[in-house]
Amino acid sequence: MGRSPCCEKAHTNKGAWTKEEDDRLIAYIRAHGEGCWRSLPKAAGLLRCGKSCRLRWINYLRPDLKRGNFTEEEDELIIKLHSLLGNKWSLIAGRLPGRTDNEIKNYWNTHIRRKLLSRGIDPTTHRPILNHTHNNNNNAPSSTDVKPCNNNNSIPSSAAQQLQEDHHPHHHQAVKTICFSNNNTNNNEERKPEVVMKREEIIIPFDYHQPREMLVRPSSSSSSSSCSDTTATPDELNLELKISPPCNFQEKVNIVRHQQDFMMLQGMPSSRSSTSTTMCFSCSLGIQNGKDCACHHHPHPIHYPGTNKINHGYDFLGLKSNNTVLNLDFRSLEMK
DNA sequence: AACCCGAACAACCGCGGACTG
DNA sequence: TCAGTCCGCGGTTGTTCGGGT
Repeated sequence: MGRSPCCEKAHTNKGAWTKEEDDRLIAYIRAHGEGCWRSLPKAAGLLRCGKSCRLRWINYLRPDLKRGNFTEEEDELIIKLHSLLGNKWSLIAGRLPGRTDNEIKNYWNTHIRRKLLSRGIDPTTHRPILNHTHNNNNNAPSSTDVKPCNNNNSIPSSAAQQLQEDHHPHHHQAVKTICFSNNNTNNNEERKPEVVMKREEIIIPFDYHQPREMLVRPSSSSSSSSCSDTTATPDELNLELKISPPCNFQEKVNIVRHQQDFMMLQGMPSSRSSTSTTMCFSCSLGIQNGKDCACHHHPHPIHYPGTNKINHGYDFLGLKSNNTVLNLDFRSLEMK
């Protein structure tokens, strides 16, 4: 579908903002509030594209921004959230007050990536960088060579894979999903790594109060693809997430332990080694706002302020579910 | 002093979802 | 239902700056 340009490009400034432009933008937004970015530049007397104004305001001029270096706690929180959410910078930023998605994205690319690599962790998959090969194929690439299977919008496979390899037998059945196929039978040609998803579910247990399962399955028609299927490509992956209500208490305890093992494996702080009582995943992420907290052993109804609604379901990162399986699309989350 | 290079970050661009008539 | 529009997101690019040679 075609679209008109967002602004009259011939009459707009580009590049770095001047102090005067900043002042104009601040003054206008103070007087009129945010919004209507398309018409804002003209109304504010700025020769800028509306998108540029929005970006400048959100990433630089907003008064609630926290400038300055990231703390160690923020680093760890970003890493944990990224391992859960992938490159959903706006969602991650929503959990770091005063930080913007652009700032976090830049910080990730310049600092945290290197930090994880120095820890021996693949920043894309959050898995340890191993040198041994997968599958029975001696020519299979090392994990450091693996192209990210979650290039843009899917969550990292790390949690799924880690938990898959964990001792969770009844889940293990469903999770034999990711392998490295060799789609090139010609030994003279360079072999390229490939991640192939089978049409089976990946079940990622979260903490026991929050939704237990994240079911990841490709929705494409490549239903018969398998590890030996040489036709599927990573580009065909279309992962969708589903979350269902929690399991029974003992399972919940196991799940929390698995998460803690997972985090310990990645060098993340975990409560497991120090105490036998469990800290919920929400708290371990620093999300301790009560309704996300799962440190209580039975779910409680959530009342949403300003409404008459009481949700007896489960709330994950601000998402609400009832007793039915919840289809989760991170892009639809309302975070701010 | 001049040049090179990499790190850091601001800003741009294109795409897709939501909304509306 | 569909086309047009707006907004927000995420990837990428451009610019600046500091350190090393």
